[in-house]
Amino acid sequence: MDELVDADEVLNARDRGKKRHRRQLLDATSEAIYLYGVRGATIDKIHEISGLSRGMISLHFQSKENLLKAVAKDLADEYTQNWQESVIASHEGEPVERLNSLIAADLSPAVLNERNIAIWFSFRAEVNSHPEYRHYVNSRDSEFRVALLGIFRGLISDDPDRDAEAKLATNTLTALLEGMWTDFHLNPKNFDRDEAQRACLYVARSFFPDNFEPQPPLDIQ
Amino acid sequence: MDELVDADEVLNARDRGKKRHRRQLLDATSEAIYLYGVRGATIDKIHEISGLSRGMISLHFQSKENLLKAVAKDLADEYTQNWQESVIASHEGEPVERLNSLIAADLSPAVLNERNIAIWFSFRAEVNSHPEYRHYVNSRDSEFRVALLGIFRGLISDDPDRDAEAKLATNTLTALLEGMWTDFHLNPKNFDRDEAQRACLYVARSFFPDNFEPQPPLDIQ
DNA sequence: CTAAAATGAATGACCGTTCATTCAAAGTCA
DNA sequence: TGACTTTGAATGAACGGTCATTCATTTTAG
Repeated sequence: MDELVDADEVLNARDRGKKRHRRQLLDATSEAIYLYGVRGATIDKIHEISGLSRGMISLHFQSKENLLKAVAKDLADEYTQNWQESVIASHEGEPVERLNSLIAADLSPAVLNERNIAIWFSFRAEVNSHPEYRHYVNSRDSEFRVALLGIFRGLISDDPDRDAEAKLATNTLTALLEGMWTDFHLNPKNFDRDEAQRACLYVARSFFPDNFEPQPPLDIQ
Repeated sequence: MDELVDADEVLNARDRGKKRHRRQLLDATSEAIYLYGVRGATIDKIHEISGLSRGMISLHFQSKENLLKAVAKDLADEYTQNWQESVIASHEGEPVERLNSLIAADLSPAVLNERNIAIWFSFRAEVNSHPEYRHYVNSRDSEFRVALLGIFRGLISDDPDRDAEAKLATNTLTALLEGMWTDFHLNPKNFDRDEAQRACLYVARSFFPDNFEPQPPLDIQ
């Protein structure tokens, strides 16, 4: 995750403290963005939430802009790690099982929670004025898409004549998942993870009706 | 649209000027948010873009926060007007035609353009810290959803036993459209409106395969 | 003892808001 | 209609507060 310091055990007390403070700053900044918006996430607020001195931000990140960029990277890394773990866990399974697992990862509270989503939206809001954020928050750039496409190609047994279908299904499902995130962000109390999961799987199935096991009827409560 | 002044012709020169300046401030603020983010959309920048004096913001909106709120309302009103016009234009048609028209409205450049979407995202980013924005940017609160549900209920001939299906389809299609907006925001250059429209219609169809005309094969370029 | 980490008061830039002043249009009356 | 008064829109310099950053000093681990 962190290129500079990989393993805690090789670090002395001083470096462990430094690493811990770095993390505290990242977490406090996330919290400040969640609570007060990017506009309200001032050095003073971060200092207040973290309990660390005001000067420590410059010490660790040189500037506040650098800190914000590090928060974006941290968020993106956390997201990637989450879905990749699900890919590893299900990599022996059938495409349908892997698909189910990947969608579940994307809707999991580990990544889809109020604080994280507020921060995604904060950075996404500024991709035009701060191009350096774009790469971290762009689902098209994400390897997630590639993983999804791989599953769909598996569903059609890599038939090159149907590759366009796999790509369209990938685009559609990515968009649907993005929309679920938006719905969660705006209506966290009403959001139903299970319904979202079922809807995504249902849509994925509808693209490849012959390649799934016989389609069960829409399971509605 | 504006509760205070309805028709230009009843206004004198002074009030027309006032109305024009109000609009200039809203537009300049949108532009500033698009170019510099909410953080960078300062009074100075708005003054610079609009060519109007710094003091005019307080004069028209009392405070900058009020101005931002007015921009959010303006955006929401513009959005609502756009899809409602499409509903009026197609209200005599079959459900499928109305659905097609409603989706097209949601993907139309009139609302789905880089500046507008950047502003949607900016306000959505702050719904936790600025609850007053939520109502304007929440698709669940929107009458759009109600219109969509009405169309789906038409597709199932208002069969009460299938109402849950209509609701699920409404939620799914709303999410899909939200996701299309996100994709457009992050990748405006690669975004394909026609593909998005086809994907949405395809998903809608897949919920009610028997209620559409015989399903054509996925039309892929 | 040395060197790096941590501190936080000081600094200057920039923020939104205020308000005394200017200016032009609307209203009034002969 | 033309001269004068009233009204309120518009201005922008000035103000106090807040921002991110700096750096001389203190603390602490090696």
